[in-house]
Amino acid sequence: MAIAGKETPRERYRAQLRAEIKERAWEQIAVAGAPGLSLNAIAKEMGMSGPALYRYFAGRDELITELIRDAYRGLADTIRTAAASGADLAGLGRTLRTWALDDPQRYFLVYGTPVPGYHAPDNITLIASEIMDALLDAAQSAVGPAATAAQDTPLESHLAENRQWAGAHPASPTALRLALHFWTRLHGALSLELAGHFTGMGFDPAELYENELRHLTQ
Amino acid sequence: MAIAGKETPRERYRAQLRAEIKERAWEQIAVAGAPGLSLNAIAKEMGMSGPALYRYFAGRDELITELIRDAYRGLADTIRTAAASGADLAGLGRTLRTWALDDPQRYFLVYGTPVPGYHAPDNITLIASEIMDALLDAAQSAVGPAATAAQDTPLESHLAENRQWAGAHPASPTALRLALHFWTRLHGALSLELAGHFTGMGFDPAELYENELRHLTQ
DNA sequence: TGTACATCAGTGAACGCGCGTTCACTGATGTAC
DNA sequence: TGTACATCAGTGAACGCGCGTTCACTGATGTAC
Repeated sequence: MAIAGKETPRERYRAQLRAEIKERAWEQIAVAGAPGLSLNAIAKEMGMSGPALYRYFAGRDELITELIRDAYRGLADTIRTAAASGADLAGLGRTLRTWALDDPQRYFLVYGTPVPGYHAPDNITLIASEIMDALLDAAQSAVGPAATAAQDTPLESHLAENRQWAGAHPASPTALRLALHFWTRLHGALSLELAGHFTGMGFDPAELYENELRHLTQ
Repeated sequence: MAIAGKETPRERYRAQLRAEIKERAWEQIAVAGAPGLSLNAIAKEMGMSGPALYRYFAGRDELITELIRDAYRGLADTIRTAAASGADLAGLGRTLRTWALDDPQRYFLVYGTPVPGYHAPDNITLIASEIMDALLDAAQSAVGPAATAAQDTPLESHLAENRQWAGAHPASPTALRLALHFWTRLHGALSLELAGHFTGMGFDPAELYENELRHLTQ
């Protein structure tokens, strides 16, 4: 039996192979998108037979679910690391864009077109709220503690009364609105850019993005 | 031979069947997304054999391309009709949301995750610029002819110098920025809503959307 | 240290499936004289 | 109006493919005495 905290060689080997399978999976997704992911093709690329992969994943669905979870996890870590080293809201925005451009299909696996049937497992919801927490922190810092009371816009009063998604975070209504705008506006600019809808239009997507970052905090 | 402008019964029948095939295709896409679209399954649902469909479409790719084109065409017509009956920029925004909610998968076929290999044919670009034209008209109306000269923000001066995408449209830099924001911000809010990322968060997506509409023209 | 056993990685054959697509053919519908 | 021909819709069989997944099995690696 393995001593707690120490990996046996077999466990290390297992972990390595699981990691390699995922890497190949990402390569496939980059080429043909998530629908083009195939266990048999991964096995062939690794010089193994198809059924061998069933030692490492229960099936295609489990693999794809884990890829999504890893992508989410990676984004959350990236955001939190940036926040921990002092990035403000605009800084987090740039971090997000860098992460997205680094692997567009990974971004789309998280925020892209959903497969009608598929429902994400619970732990993904947890990671999502982790990200949201970091955004709320940064949003609150941007707003400052001063304007906590004033709720001028209709959206802010609506959010003040419907703040389940913020959990226990003590963000002011303005901060709630800012975090939401961060998410939706940056996703809008980013996903259209990544999907290629701006190509041939002649302007620089980075300029648009920076403009959104600037106007978040106004 | 058919007399120009008059359809023979056979031509009418052909057109009808093509339309029915597309309808069934949309039903399938609604159930399993675009990757789940299958010619054989459509044929079976229509009580025909698979190869029969090849009388009407050269293959799966042609069908899917035509669906995308139809979706784009429909959106452009919807937007233009709304504009023609006097809708302002916010009105066009609401029209867009209604159209998207009416069939989320149709929206995603146009603006969703791209398949890495696929490239849209030229006529789609034409439709896209038709939509952009309507947006620029509405944006210019919202801005008014007054502030045509002033370019205060960095984004506006960038757009003033990179306006290929506006074609010959005489929109002011501010109008260019407005049209772009319309597109990216509304797409951001809308696509996250349609993808289900707001479910369980507790706030009303319509409130967020209306807020964006309000702040477009500020 | 050496032997006996358990664990586990990976193979190869097989199943059943649905896919897109081609091809030769039948039968109905329309056209021309 | 009636006959001869051309057009075209749809069928059924077939091809080749790749998919996910199962199963019984081999051979190597680790474990216990």
